Amino acid sequence: MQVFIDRIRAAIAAHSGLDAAELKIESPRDPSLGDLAFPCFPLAKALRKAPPAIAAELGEKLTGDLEGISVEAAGPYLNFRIDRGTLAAQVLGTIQEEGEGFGGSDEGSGKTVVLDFSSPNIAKPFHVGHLRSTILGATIQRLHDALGYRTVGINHIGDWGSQFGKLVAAIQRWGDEVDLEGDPIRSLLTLYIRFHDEAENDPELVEAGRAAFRELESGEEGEVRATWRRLTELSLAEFDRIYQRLGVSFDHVRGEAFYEPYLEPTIERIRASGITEESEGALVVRLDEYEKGAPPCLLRKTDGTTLYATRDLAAVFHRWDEFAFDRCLYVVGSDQRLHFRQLKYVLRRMGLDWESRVEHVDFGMLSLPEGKLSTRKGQVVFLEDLLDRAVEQAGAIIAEKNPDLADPERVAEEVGLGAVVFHDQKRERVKDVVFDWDEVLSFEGETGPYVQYTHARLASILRKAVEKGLEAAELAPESLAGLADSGELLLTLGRFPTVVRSAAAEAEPSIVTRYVLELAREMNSWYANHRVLGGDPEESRARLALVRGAKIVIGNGLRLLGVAAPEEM
RNA sequence: GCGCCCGUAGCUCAGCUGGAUAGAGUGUCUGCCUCCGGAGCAGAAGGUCACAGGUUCGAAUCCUGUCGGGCGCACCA
Repeated sequence: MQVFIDRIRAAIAAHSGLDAAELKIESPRDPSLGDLAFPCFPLAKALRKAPPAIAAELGEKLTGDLEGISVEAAGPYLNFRIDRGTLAAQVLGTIQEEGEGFGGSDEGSGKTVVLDFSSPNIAKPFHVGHLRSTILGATIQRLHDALGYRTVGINHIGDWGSQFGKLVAAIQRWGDEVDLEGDPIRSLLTLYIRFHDEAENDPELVEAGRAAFRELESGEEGEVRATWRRLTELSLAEFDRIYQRLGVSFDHVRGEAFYEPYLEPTIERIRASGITEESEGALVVRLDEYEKGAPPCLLRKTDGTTLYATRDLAAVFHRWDEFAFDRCLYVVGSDQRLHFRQLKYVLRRMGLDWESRVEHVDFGMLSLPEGKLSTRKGQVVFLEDLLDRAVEQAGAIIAEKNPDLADPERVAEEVGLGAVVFHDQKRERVKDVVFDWDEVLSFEGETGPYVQYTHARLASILRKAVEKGLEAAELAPESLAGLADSGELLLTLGRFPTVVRSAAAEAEPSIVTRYVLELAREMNSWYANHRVLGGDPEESRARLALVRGAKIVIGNGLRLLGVAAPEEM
């Protein structure tokens, strides 16, 4: 697709003297007008002529310049139509050649992207609120992988901070009353809630919590540290089960505690740059020169212990020192926008030019119809419950619609998880979400299973073609002329690499989701109106080539999103 | 109070970073299984792009203000 755009740009540039790279080529609103369009408005000022006149003149000059592309002026627009055989051969040829790699490129080779995502807190249940960071982060990593970047996915586990002092204190007091080994997450949650309830009227308990965190941070290898270690191990084992099911993995699992040895050097590094000051007994960096009313960044509390921001600063320095990244993406909820702005301001005040490479890939907050998520109030949906229900429902539909399916359990897992994972990437990241069971568990319309179904049907057609001994046509313009009425679909297929590129650049998986939905919709409509097998053999072979290409692209899109592309369902 | 984000069909969302007549899904209504898989296809209906100004050849898109919603605002993470 890009080759046609490049050729058009070059031709226009040759006749207008404009820079080819700056020419905006777009799609006409009405596909019957053409495949690509160039609006002539931007030329009007330079040439001191009316856009329609420019279009007409330019159209005249371009005619004949572009082999396989016809030109037509329509008002102020110049519309281009690519010969269908040429288009089909180019698009399907590229797909066939690149296969699972189609959509990717090597534009990122030599560049490194660090991604911080998922990052759940130890001792808390993994619920639907944690799903977005995990899924979005994993997809953004795959998008960059596809573009040839070296990627480093880091799970920045929340395993440090004063809440662990509280937890340790609670375990010391009531640890015998719960089944810590048997049901760790639930037990820890019970203890955490109890701590907060009782701490309100028990200053001694509060102090015990503080003391425990001080001991933890002191590095002393005592009982507190041993307890904290055990907590971490128990929680990680639970998280791993979920990651495995979702097919998510990390290059590094580094809790906040990992950066513990770097805390003091980090504080020194910032202090050495001369931007720190004492304020009310705490060590802070003022940031209001960048933003009116921006609160200062606290590096050290009055009691000498560090904060979240200190640890994140230590982490970002460590990552820079280790990876010298070109991008460092934090896939973290929008409730932490201020935190990341502060983080970047500190780097900016230190005069570090790589500050702009650090990006907060924020996403909207999830709530339930009855209000905010609250583990303590029981207002949560546990992720495993959601996944189980989705899979169960997929299983029920399979039993009804396709009882002879070979491996129904596996496919139910693929489709059920597909629905959940796809749904979480459907809208723009920034949008807040109200969790709705019916919406997530829907398998019709703009859903993962709809796209998977399209893929499975294309696979089915290809299987049947093999049975009949039909082969796809040679990918040459002459043999693909039968696809003359399938231009829109070919254009959509050809657009995929652009989709992948902008989804990665904007760290926006929904661009891929929307694309894959559009392609599935067009494909469904197409094969409802175009019989692939059983007609004229030449036509069948050409259409088979299109089916093969579409199946590859849909499969690639789904895989980028972390959704399985079943051959049958 | 201050800051950031969001506001498009009844509902959930797109709208290609300023271009041609604002599009999907869902819900409602209507058709389509002697035909490659009906988790599907085709059609009808549904709009003051929150509101008011501004910028220019042109604004859902950019700027300002108002209203509504979300999130955040020094010793939590």
